[in-house]
Amino acid sequence: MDGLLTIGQVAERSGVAVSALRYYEAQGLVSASRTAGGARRFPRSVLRRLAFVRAAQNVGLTLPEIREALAALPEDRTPSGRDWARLSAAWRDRLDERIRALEQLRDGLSSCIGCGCLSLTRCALYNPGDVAAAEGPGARRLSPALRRVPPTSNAG
Amino acid sequence: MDGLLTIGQVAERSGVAVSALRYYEAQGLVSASRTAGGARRFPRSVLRRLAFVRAAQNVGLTLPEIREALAALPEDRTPSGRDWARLSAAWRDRLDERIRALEQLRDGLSSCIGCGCLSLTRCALYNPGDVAAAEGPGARRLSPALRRVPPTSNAG
DNA sequence: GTGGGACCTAAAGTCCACTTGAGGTCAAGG
DNA sequence: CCTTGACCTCAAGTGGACTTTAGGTCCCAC
Repeated sequence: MDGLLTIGQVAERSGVAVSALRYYEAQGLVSASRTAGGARRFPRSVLRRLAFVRAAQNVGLTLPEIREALAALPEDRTPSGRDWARLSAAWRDRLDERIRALEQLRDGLSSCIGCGCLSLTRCALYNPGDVAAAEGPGARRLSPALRRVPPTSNAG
Repeated sequence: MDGLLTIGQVAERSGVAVSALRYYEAQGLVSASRTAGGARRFPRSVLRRLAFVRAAQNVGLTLPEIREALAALPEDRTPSGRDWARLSAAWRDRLDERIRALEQLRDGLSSCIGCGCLSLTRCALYNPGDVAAAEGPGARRLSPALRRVPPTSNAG
C-alpha cells in the first residue's frame, strides 16, 4: 500500500457503500485516481471528506449543497480554522433552526395532550412554524425546516 | 349542503391538495362516499383526520404508519382523550429523541469550531451520539435517534 | 490456465409522497 | 346547444440519494 485506498477499503473504513462512493465520485463530491486497469484509488484524505459529507447530511444539506461547501475547502488538506469556522457556524444555524422547529412541534403537542384539538388554524402540531407550503412534487415528509434526516439505512 | 364536502372544499379548508386527497383515499388514509355522478363526498370529520395526518407527518411518520395509527382511532368521532394522550405521548418521545440527537450534533459542532478535526473516531459531528471508536478502525453509523426508520418498523 | 474475487460501466430500479397530464363525465348557465 | 368548471380515472413524471442489475475486465492463486 502506497497510502492509496481501494474503493472496498474506503467503503469498509468509512461505512459508506461502494455504490455510494461511485455515486459520490460521479457527483463530484470525491475524486480518485485510477490504476492502469481502471480501478479507483482514493487518497486517505477521502475519509475526511466523507466525514464531512456525512456530517453535512446530518445538518440537512443536499449533495449539491455539500459539493459547494466542499469546493470552498482545500482539496486534500485539512481545512483552515477560518474556513472551517465559517462553515460550522452556518451549519449550526441550520441545526438551531431544525431544533427550534422540533421544539415548537413538541411544545404544541404538549398543549394538545388531553385536548385533542388539532385545530386546523391554530394547532402548533398541525401547523408548525406556520409553514403551510405547497412546493412541487417529491417526497416531503417533514416541513421544510425539518426536512431530511438522511436515509443511511444500511443493515446494522 | 348536507354536511358533506366536495373534494375542492376539503382541499381549500385543509390546505391539502386535491391530488393529495385522492392519493390519501387510495392509500386508505381517508374515505369518501360518492354521488350518483361519481364525485367524492367527504364527511366533515375528514378535516380532523387530515389534521392528524399532517401532524403525524410532522413527527416523522410514514403514510403507512399513519394509517396504522388512524386505524386505532374511531372512524368518525373525535378520538377519546385517553387514545389521544397515548398517541401524543409516543409522538413526543419521538420528537424528544430527534431533538436530543440534533442538540448533540450542534454541541459537538461547537466544540469542533476552530479545531477542524472531523476526526473519524472522535468527532461528535461526524459521529453524533458517541457511537464512536468502540468498533475498530473506520467510522460508524448515525446515532439511532437520527435514523429515519423507527425500531418497530421496516424501511426504505 | 482456470476459477474467483474485486473491480469496472451504464442503465434501470427503488422508495416516498405526491403532482402532472391525457382524456373523459356531469351539472349549471348563457 | 354549447361552454365552463369542477370533478373523474389511470398512467406517468418528479426529486433525492442511492442500489441493483447486466455484462465485462483485471489480477492473483492454485
